[in-house]
Amino acid sequence: MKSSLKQIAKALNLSTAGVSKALNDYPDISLATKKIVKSYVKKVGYKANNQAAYLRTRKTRTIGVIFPEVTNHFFSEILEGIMDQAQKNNYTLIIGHSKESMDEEKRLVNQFLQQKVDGILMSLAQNTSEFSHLEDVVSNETILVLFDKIARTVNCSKVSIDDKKAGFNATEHLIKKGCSKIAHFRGDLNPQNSIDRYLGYREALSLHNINYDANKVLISRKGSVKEGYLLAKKLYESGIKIDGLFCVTDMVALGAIRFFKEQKIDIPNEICIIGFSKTMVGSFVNPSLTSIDQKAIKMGKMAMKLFISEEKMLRTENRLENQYLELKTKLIKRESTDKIL
Amino acid sequence: MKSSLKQIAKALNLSTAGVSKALNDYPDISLATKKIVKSYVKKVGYKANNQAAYLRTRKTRTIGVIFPEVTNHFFSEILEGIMDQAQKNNYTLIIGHSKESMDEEKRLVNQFLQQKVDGILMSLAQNTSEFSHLEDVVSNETILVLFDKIARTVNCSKVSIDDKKAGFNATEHLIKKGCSKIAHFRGDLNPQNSIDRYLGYREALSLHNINYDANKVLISRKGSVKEGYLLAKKLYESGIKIDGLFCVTDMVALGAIRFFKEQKIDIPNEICIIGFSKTMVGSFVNPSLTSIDQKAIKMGKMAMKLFISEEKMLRTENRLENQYLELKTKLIKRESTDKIL
DNA sequence: AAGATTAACTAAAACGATTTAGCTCCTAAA
DNA sequence: TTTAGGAGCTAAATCGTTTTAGTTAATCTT
Repeated sequence: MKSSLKQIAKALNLSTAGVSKALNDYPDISLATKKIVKSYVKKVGYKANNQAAYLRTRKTRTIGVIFPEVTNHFFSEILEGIMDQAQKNNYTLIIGHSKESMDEEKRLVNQFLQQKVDGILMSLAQNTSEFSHLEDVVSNETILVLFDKIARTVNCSKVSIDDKKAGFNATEHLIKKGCSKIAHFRGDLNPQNSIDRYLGYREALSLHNINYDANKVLISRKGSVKEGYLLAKKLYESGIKIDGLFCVTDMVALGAIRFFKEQKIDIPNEICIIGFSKTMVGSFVNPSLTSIDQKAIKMGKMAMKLFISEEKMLRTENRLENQYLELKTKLIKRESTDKIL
Repeated sequence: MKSSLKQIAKALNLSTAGVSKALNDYPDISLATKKIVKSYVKKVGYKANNQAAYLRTRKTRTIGVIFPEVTNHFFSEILEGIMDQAQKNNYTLIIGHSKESMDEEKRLVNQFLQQKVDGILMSLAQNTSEFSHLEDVVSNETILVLFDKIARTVNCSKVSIDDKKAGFNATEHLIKKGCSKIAHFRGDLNPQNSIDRYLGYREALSLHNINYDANKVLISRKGSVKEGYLLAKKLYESGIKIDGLFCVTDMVALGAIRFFKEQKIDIPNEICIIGFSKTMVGSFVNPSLTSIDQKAIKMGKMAMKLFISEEKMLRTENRLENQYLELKTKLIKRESTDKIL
């Protein structure tokens, strides 16, 4: 039933070495023998034992992927990008979600290192504030690629979007639509994305000579629809008047839209709203939601490509490049900012 | 830099066996020794080598998961359910997507078997019409659990919803809303879900003495928004009048809604529409979409639980149970069927 | 005090592949 | 007829664990 090279070798009157070489197309095995071995192997349904092979090759052709969460269209698309590339390049993907917890993230990293993955691709949890586990990856000679939620200070490859620029563009779009009292529902304080989008927001205001008002900046910790709703409510009830709103995620924007619609506030004519991520639901909501396309599939693809290029670099030149890729974003204009000027 | 039991043993003046036993809490190692070993191991940052361990234990504590696609909220939620249970039970997940191709599905199964996963959890591709690769899993002594898109004839554990009942309930809901000319945009001909939902549709019609009209049943192969739009258009242009529509997925329903809205047809008052899956976008679209909640997270959780129970059964009694779980669905009433009676 | 028991270890084989070094033939050149 | 060279294999070590079957020394029993 279970088959090994040894058994195949015995059946074919060969050595295990011969069988192994035949299957791996070594040049010192005759074509005739290779054919015999391969057809026999197919016939008996032999399945190679990757675990055993690893012991000598030191390669699992396995990559660990860690997401903060997985029921999120943005991360699903990144996963699709990664998976496509992985399957094309004959890599196996191991996956886990940190549920936005640094401890779980650390546990996963450790687990993956014990699985002897060739590399780890990850997006950091919100509250990841300490990076010893990332250093651990590198010091275990495992290639590390951070995507989306990255840590600038860690020495590894990274892919992200230019969040500051994107935040700038989003805000500037509102300004060009004539908004001057622009609120920002930003993300949590730690994550780099959240910081950068906020900085982009401030930069746009500053460039267009609009005074920054800290009261117009509220923090959404989880980036959920519910939070968006509650923040909108809080802002509204505080009496602060706005005519534009830039939200850190589409979900937050959807929550805000829901609240403003309940209050019979006209979007976009009274308040223009822009989200972030270009989720599918944004195109179906009424009014449809202007957003920033983060090119999620491409980000996944690029993360995997970075890994592959680093792996090659390590194999051929025994060094890493630690590249940092910044992907361009795109403003997707829809009804929620389509104000009549 | 890289550490093994052997090196640790040498450093601590123990045998590798002793170190291994200490780490695995064997009773024949003193508490004092265990403490020394564990603290040393932590100090030098030793990472166990799961691959090597497998060679003796024959357990990878790794499970392969195969989805038809992954950028789909339904599957993301199943994944979340699976992942949660996996992480809680200290299993590692390997993941792949078949992209609705049987060949890719077969390739993945084979790859996972070579990785020596303890089990495979999978949802079949649309065009999977032949199951030799599934038999292969079983004959390699690997536990197989099918979820969502299952094959009735394969001898393994399964979780799905009762699609026929769900299709029945969806259709009956329309009937109770006064609809009598009910169309059905069904899924492709092969998948069991698609067949069962269709059968449920017919059963509801029959029970309520409504004549079945084959012209009102159109096939959506991919279940996409675009297809929904085109099918609605086709039906509309064919001149067939309807007052109710049951769609195989929310996406198809969204496409249909989009078309009917363009035609200024009042939903729900002229046509009631019901989808399937309770995707998030359904709650944001206007009118919000009545749907069937498939309990995706629970399905994932149950798939993993089935695996765990089968694994235990195999370990303790050396046999499998091959259970078949059918989860209850729930009708989520929203605006698209909220007709004034 | 001698034998039995127990606590706490170790030795060594085994898992299934890969790979280096070496061994046979056989052929062709000298 | 040697012999050098190459083609096509094999032997055996090795990777890092686990686990069975001891082994040793200390303790207990009578």
